[in-house]
Amino acid sequence: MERKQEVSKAVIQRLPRYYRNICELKAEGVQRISSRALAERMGLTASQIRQDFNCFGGFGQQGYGYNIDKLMEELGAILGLRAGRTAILIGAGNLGRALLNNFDFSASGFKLLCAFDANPELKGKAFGGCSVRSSDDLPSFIAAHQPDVAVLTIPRKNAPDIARELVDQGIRGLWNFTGEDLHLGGLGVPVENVHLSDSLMTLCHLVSATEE
Amino acid sequence: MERKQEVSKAVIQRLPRYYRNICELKAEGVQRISSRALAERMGLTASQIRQDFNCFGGFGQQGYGYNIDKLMEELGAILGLRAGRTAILIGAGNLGRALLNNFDFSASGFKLLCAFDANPELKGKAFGGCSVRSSDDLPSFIAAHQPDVAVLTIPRKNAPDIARELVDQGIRGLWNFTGEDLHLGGLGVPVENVHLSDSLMTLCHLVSATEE
DNA sequence: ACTGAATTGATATTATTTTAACAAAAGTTC
DNA sequence: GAACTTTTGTTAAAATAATATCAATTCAGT
Repeated sequence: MERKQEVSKAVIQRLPRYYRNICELKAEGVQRISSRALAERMGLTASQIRQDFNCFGGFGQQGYGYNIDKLMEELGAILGLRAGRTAILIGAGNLGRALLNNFDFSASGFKLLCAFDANPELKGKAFGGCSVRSSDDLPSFIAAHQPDVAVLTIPRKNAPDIARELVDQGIRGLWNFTGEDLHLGGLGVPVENVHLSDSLMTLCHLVSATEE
Repeated sequence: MERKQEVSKAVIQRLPRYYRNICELKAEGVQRISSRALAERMGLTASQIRQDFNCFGGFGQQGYGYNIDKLMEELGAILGLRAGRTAILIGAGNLGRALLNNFDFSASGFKLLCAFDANPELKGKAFGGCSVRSSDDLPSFIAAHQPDVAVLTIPRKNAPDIARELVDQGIRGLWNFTGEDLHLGGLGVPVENVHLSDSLMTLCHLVSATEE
């Protein structure tokens, strides 16, 4: 997948939403769609959609539009959803278990191998079809299975140290729920820092703004 | 709080992160900070920070920097965290309960009044200090207490209808976890659509991108 | 009080992102 | 199969956002 110019971050962040909408359209039985129709559905401009898709080489057809199957295939490939990535989850507390029980990792391109927790009471239990192992086994597990990314649902104060260890052991990406902003881009390890509170604060602001 | 020009969405979305970092600095006992030091800490440019803050009228002091207490106060006010907003949660299934048990609503400016669920078995139970009521009581509760926002943790297929009802009854903002993208801006009701999967797909892409 | 260092707020510049415009290509209809 | 419509991919323009610059102001040290 060669690129003339580095694709901007803004475009990358729109890709999951495109993918989601295309999946929905497929589920609805739609076989093709024009940039205009998709724009209307998603609340964007047709221009933006065409330009976004063209960052990766045009996969539409003039006078016809975009074929849903092809679009889904291409977007999935760009997102790397077909790469068979694997993940482990570190910290099976409330938050970790909530993810295990509720979140469909496979829909985002990951197979969740197993979870780890320091609490011996959790050892051997399973949540959402994922079993919990002792943290002691973590290094050997990583060495043996080489998971791509780690989901961090540990207490915040441990985040920097654990993150560093994981990266040293070969983890190549972090989905970080600890509240601590981690930046390991310098090490070539992408991190997605999740802050639900940011979203709610934004909503708080927007609600206040509607009063003016 | 008057604004010469409408503040851009990009700035608004940075505010929660600023607020978070300022809170951390306060907790660390820091009393003042320069735009340069804050920029270094947050991985931004000093210019951007000064310009962002100046959208709301300068609250720094030349030659001194920004006073942490004042900054926290101002950012909190802009975000509306001091407005005493109230929230209700609709749908006390797995996801709803995970939020009730784990998420600190008050840190984002909301007092969570109670939760609602159609399942009679949940009626009267409490999670994270929040009790569950019957969905039948929802209209009268909203009329009586006039909560500002609703947290949607119901099944996706019900989202559009329920959202519409809530708005009709006076709800002024939605924190939407249903997976369905809701757009009620036309009705003057802001919505934050939360899609955890987007974040994980982005990570998947970034991990793939590091291989090239 | 005076000098020098530090820092903001404002303005100017640059870069990025979004939108618009349109020729070229494909589909559709008669 | 010819005329017309639709729609993309591409290029150009406009709008937006980020960065750099610098005068004005404040602080700190002497």
